[in-house]
Amino acid sequence: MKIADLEMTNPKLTESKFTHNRRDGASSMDAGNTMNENENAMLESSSESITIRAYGRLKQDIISGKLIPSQKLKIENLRRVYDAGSSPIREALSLLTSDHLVERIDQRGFRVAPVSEDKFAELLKTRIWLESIAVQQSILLGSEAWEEQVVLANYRLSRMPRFIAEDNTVANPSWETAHKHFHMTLIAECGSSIMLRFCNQLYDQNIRYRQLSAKKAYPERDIAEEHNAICDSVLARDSQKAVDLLVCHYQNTGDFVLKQLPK
Amino acid sequence: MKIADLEMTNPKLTESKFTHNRRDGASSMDAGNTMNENENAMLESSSESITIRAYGRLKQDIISGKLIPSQKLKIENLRRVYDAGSSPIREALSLLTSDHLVERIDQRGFRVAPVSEDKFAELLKTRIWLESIAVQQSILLGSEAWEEQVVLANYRLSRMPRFIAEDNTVANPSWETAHKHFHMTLIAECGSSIMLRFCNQLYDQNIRYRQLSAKKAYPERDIAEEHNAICDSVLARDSQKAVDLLVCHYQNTGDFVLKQLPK
DNA sequence: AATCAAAAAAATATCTAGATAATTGATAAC
DNA sequence: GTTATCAATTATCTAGATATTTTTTTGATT
Repeated sequence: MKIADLEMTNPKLTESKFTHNRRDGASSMDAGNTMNENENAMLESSSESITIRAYGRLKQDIISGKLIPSQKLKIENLRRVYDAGSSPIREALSLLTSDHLVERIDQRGFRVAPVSEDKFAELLKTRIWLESIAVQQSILLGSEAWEEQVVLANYRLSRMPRFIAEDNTVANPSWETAHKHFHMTLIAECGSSIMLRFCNQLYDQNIRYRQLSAKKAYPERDIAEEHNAICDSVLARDSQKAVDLLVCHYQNTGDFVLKQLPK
Repeated sequence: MKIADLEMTNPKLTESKFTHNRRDGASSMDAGNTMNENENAMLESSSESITIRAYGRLKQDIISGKLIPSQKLKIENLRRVYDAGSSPIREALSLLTSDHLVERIDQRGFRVAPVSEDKFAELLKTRIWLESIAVQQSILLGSEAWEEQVVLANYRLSRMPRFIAEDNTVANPSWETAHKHFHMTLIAECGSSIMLRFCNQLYDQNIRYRQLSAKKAYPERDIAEEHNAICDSVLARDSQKAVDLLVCHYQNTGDFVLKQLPK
């Protein structure tokens, strides 16, 4: 009987309000992007909550490798470093749990999600399964506007230098962004936001592995050319070829990362 | 520089400890189950945290439909109903966000994830994509022990009455459990725990839709017979047939749910 | 001395209660 | 109507209290 009290007003009535307000906050950048809800909230720049700020910074620090895999995340320390109380920190960590960048163990706190060769192999395999379906569907259903976005994303990526330093050791963060955007655009019109969420999540997990291994120089593969080929096959709506090229692209990078992964 | 202080001890050293303790808590039921981390934590019955207790109860109430879709979840009310402070409640809600049973909007709180025909159609489509791959892989890789588990799960399910009431209106919760277990067993040896996590999540979301629509009597389909057929094709390692039957099974139920779904 | 277990102490996670900040709803002024 | 202002509600946050886990110490036993 208590449940009924939870809200006095009728949900049906509040819904429109809710939706409306949300749009207000989320601004106009929303179209066609692949961010998740928490990343979205981060755009409400005016006054994002401390929780969301901490979430964003923690996420960045985990993906970039600043926070070491398996490292214990003690609330007290995080409070100091990210300048927040324990509630926002815990909440941010809880949210990161969904992204599988943080592990939570009841009564024993949080730690950075551990990495392993096995986990990476599984990640790669699963990404390939999901993105293969997603790109096939996009090719099947994608609009002309989508084709243009693919071309654009590939163009922008191609103009971006892969590394900042001369010796190919320091990755260019803008390249990372553009690269993710290209790959997400490829699958953007697969017709399932759930699928996009999953792929987005797996992509981020993959970046982390790449960062962890990318201390040494990168291979001589012409990655830009691989992107062009993928782009072409997508525009030609050649589903089979696109999948093959994409799988190959991921598999190659994956093999390289696996070799470099510290044991 | 601050980051380096986060932990004094070397992560490498703490890891084994961490893993060890976790196993202690997680008990022996772990083998081959498909629960997620939070569900797992719930098994540590001795002294689960208030957060995890609230998480479990909220999850149940959302899946079962006691908490209405789109309903605003006000912390103050939840505190009273679930008898906890605001921090545990918020944390539980944050965890439910990962399961996509709760939506979070920064500075505006939480609400029960909304439902819609479109969302359901997307859910169904995505489940079919993922489970098709997963069952194929299981058939490819599954051990003999797995075959036996499939048989067992199907047998147990078959002995379970679908409804409690005579008029087929009240679903049997044990049937729900057994049904989920059967379907999760089918894909259990797909070789990707990530995939299992996704499917588990989507399955739970699907139950919610089923609960929301199941107020009226169920169709006369012989669901047990469908399960038998799926089971047989899996044991025969007939991948194509298994996928076809599974897709049909889901599609049929889906169509029915969609028809019943209140607008 | 080395090993183990129990007990105590320290560290840490979790939780509560109340303070602060943001949003929402109502009212007034244009 | 529409916008501005204020009050009420609600979300978020902080600080400190409590509970749990981890580490250290102690003491008994071989």
